[in-house]
Amino acid sequence: MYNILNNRIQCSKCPIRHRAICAHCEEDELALLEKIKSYHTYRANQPILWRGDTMPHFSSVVSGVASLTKSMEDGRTQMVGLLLPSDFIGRPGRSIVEFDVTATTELTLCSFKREPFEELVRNIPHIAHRMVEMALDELDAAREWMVLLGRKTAQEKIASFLEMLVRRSGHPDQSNHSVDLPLTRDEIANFLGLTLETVSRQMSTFRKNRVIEFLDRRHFRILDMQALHLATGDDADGSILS
Amino acid sequence: MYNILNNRIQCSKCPIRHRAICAHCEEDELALLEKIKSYHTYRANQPILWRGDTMPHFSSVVSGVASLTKSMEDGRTQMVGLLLPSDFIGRPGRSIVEFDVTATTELTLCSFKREPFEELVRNIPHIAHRMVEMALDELDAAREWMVLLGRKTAQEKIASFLEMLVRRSGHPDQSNHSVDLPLTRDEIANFLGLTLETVSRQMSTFRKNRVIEFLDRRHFRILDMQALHLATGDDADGSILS
DNA sequence: CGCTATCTTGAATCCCTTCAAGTCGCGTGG
DNA sequence: CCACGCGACTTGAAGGGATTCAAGATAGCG
Repeated sequence: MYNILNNRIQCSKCPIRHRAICAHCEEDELALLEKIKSYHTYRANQPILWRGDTMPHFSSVVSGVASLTKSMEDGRTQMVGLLLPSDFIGRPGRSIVEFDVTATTELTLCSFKREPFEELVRNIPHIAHRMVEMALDELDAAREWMVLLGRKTAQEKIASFLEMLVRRSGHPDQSNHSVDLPLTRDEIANFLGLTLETVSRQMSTFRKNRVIEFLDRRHFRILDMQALHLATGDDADGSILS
Repeated sequence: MYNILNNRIQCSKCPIRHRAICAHCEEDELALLEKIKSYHTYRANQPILWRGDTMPHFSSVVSGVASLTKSMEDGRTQMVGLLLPSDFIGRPGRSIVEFDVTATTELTLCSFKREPFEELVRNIPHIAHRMVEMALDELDAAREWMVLLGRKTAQEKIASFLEMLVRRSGHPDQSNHSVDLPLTRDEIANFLGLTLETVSRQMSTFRKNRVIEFLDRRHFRILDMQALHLATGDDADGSILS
């Protein structure tokens, strides 16, 4: 199912060191995590966990993207979370997964075995604290997404999605940088509560209006950041506040 | 804005004693909470907090219902949470509210001042633990709601909403009990990502099909629990499993 | 008793979906 | 090398479910 790599990356040199579950840890605490960690890699489209599975690990996304999805019996699917680098999978006290987890791109996880990690959560306040912080961040994100799903138009959904990708891509808000599109049209549709045809049409509209430009199907560039933000509906007057 | 009642109710006799933030507490820990708690009551439709406010308290809902809503500049509104008795408002480490909080019925809160409560969270693992547990429950609920908002039809949304009310009303799954409808049609619409007209139409359909029956506009009774569950879309075959 | 907020119902419209056809890009094998 | 095939994507046309706009009904309350 997956490859286990050597623990070659030192925590102190880890690209997600300051954003992941270990963010608040001191050097000595890091050393404890270092002892129990292992890396796993997955191919694009590879399932990681199915709903109902018992989760043997807690993991941080080191690189790549994974999706959390829930499906109804008739096949309708809704993505309920997108895991980008530094995001965390797993919750103390609960070993049963409530959704399917899938790698949408090539993915590397930094994983910790259940028991020793829960032990560390109990004993290292820096980890427990970061855990709560990240759970609450996720809750905020989920609520923001509820507004998108319940009230935004297709156009606004696409704009919000693209803006989120730009924001989390690293290049603060500058245009002219290539941004990775880590999902297929169908996956985007499942994220936004749309059909893949609607996703395609709305993205074409933005392309035709020269708001974005596609380098290829999986990479785009922002041509007009302000127009994109205006289209999200988040800031009706499009003012440059905040 | 609100009335401050005497602390007449003892924690040990509190109706939400075993489900609220204090659920895991021992008697001596309860005594510490008792010292810093106060009751506040609000009238139906009374705003409790606005987005951006600094939250002076952490609170548990003792009785009544409150809503968490987010609004877009043009007025479109999405409810992102419904607080029923035992539910908790407030998060350690963050004092700014991200949404509007409103009493939708007459409401009583059991509130704790910020600093002393955060102190207790740090010192009483039973409280910290319950805090994480409740945050994760909320996250699960939010994700379940994302499926509803993104993928369910109006009919399925209404059925899911009514089923949730029945489930949380106390009467496990028995019919023939009057269930409280703690929201107006408009509020239900904002909860489900619909318009109030659509809510009204779908409820009328259930009424005409004798799935539910209205005692008055704010109270209904289940006539056909199985039909209601079938209509939620959660269990395509309607099997009586689980 | 009538006022008003809330709710119901109807009719027309519209946005998104559904169904269908065609294009693009890329790896494989002839 | 290039035809072939296939998955991913785009685009068009028709259909439908929810919204919008508009009237009217109902109930709670002074």
